[in-house]
Amino acid sequence: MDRRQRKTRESIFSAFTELLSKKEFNKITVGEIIAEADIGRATFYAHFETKDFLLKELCEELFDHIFEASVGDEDAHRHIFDCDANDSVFIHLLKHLQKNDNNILDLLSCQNNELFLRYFKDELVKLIRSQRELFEEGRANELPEDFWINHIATTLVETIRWWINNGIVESAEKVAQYFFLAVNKK
Amino acid sequence: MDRRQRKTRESIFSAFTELLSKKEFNKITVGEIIAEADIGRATFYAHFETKDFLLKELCEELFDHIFEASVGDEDAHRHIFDCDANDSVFIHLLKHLQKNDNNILDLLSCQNNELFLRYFKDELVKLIRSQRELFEEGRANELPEDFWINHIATTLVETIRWWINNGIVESAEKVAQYFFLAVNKK
DNA sequence: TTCGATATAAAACAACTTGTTCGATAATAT
DNA sequence: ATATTATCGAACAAGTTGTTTTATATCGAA
Repeated sequence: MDRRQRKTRESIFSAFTELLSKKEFNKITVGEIIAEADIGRATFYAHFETKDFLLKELCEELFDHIFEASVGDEDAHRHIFDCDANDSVFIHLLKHLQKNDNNILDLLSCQNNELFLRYFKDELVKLIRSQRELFEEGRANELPEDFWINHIATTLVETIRWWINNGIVESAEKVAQYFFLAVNKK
Repeated sequence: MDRRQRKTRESIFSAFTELLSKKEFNKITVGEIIAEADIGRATFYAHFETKDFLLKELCEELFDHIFEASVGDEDAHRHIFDCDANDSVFIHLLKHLQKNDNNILDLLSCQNNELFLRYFKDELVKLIRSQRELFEEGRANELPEDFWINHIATTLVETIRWWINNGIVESAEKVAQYFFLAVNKK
């Protein structure tokens, strides 16, 4: 990719992230983005069809990175819900968040966090569905499978939301423990 | 309240609800609302400062109604999380939803359902917090109270979301059972 | 029923936003 | 060095927002 394109794209993401931390998504205008990114109007539209596509691509950039890093190791992700494994993918994912790569923490804690948490949850559901056999044992017999999968994903997302909103004071291991307790995997 | 005002307000809510079922909130224009409601532009702004306030008031109208009906009875809401009580407030609330007053089901299942579920959850958190002692027993000692309260509320909301998205085929009692199983109150 | 108060209609309005187009310029890759 | 391509800057039409004004119709109270 052309160096100019890379720089422009990065400027836009950076400006957009900055604006998202201060202002509601729907209230942010393309005019503000290009002013903050210091680029021309036509240039913005050469990169992104609309503001919504920009958001989508930002989400993909952020989470694909995290999910890749979390489940890249074939051996690791069979321990996702194994509470005793210190190197479980879940703890790994939490530690990844803790490092705040790409300022992802800012985005997950700002007033627009619903936008990102929704995307995050959708990715999680896919991941969990592909690994369904791993946590079959924790599920009560009466519970439908899709109900259970959604419950696991939601609880994980909400655990992370709680963690971040509380200032990330607990260790990743401690938070993982909360999560396992909540989903009844004592 | 003036009869004219009541009729106008009702037209706006009705038109807005209709539009929400077909189109994303942010993409709906005031022009569309007043066209559907068949009222003048100035009239709309005499009733609602902005589209966001309209949404807020619609949420209040919908949920205040439900929560009032659900917790109005002082005796009932001490059984919220008592799985064996057939007349628990929770089941009562589910049955209330099932009746689809004010087309609330349409709003909770349309593409804008996040908007309403968020509001619904906030109300639930308040309710649960005010009744915290009632489900203290189900909580693992290690779990922080606010974490637990959020978990209960989220699980309830997600249970309802799942129920609605599945076409509300299960009975309210059955769904309540799923909820109790999920939050570990066997 | 009458009458003053008030809600609505209709239209016009400025300010702003969106997405596109254009020609000129500058950076890039080879 | 050159052909390619990204960016700029400006202008543009189309659409949206929220306000204002005047005239009309409806309301509630006496």
